[in-house]
Amino acid sequence: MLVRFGYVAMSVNVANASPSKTMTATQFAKLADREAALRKLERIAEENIHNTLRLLKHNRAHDIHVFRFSSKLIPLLTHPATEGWDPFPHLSPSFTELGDYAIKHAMRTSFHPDHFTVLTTPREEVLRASLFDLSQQTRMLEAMGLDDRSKCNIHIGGTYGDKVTALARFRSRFPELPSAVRSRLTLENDDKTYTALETLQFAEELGVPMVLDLHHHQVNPGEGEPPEELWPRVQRTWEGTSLPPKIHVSSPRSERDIRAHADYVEPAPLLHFLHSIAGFAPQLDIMIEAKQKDAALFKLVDDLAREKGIRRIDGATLEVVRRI
DNA sequence: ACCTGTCAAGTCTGG
DNA sequence: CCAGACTTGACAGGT
Repeated sequence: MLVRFGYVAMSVNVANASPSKTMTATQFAKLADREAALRKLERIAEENIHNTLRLLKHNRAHDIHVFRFSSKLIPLLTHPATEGWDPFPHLSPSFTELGDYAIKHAMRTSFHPDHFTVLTTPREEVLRASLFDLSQQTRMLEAMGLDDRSKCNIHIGGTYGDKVTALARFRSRFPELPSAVRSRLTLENDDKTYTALETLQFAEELGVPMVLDLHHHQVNPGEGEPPEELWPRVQRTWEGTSLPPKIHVSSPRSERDIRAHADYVEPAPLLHFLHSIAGFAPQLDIMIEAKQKDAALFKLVDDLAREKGIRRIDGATLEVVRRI
């Protein structure tokens, strides 16, 4: 089984390369000249996109083929204060350059909208904002020229005291989504509300791929089945996408603070999981969610490469040798 | 140069 | 009905 590793949005190794620079809404409102303020937002966005390209070049130099874009590439993009603003014409060349690079080097990229994107919400205005958020993230991927193998990964959302009704709302909204949004959606189990099994069942029902988060499953295990037991079904949700299945890994920051992400990733639980599923999956992509970002990636790959049954292919790719 | 409180957004809990 | 926690990188305003 070939395993590729990726990380989220920013690097601790590349200096001054934030892809999430912003302007607060308060500052935006203070500027008397709205047009000038919007031009300033566009300049910040351009810088964020440029820094993201620098990160992709860093990734290429280190064999990293999996990457999640910052969801804050364009500051205040979906804020009410900027209503009517369309930054895309201005940003089009930058987005194209970024997307071209990702395509040329066969990088798997994605977005992960913030937890304010909730398709289970009973509130009309929250739903509207969520749909707008998804459409804008989709639009960014389109501006980069990336096809629907670049996904927008979200959680199912809240329960509002009634999971069945909440899921019913999501279910009824799903067919109404623009197909460009729908075809990029993936669902991830969360750390409090929807367990891996519940997310899997719902993903199967909707026919969308599921991203299995091992850390979330550890802190929100539901019936408590080991992740490898769910794996054959999770993997099946990726059939027909021409993408390897993707999982998220991270480790608890501490015993007291079990949900928060630690600086680095403990190799042992992941190693166990990888050996358990190596017979099922020819390929797997792993998104590392750790405070130390790409430094955590390099450390984890190094740690795993020392283990029995693991062979290093390059700086960010391992082969898990199937044990017979 | 460095420090600290604050920041657009939602949901849940508890008062 | 409202306040606070959750979580997070970066701003804003200060020294």
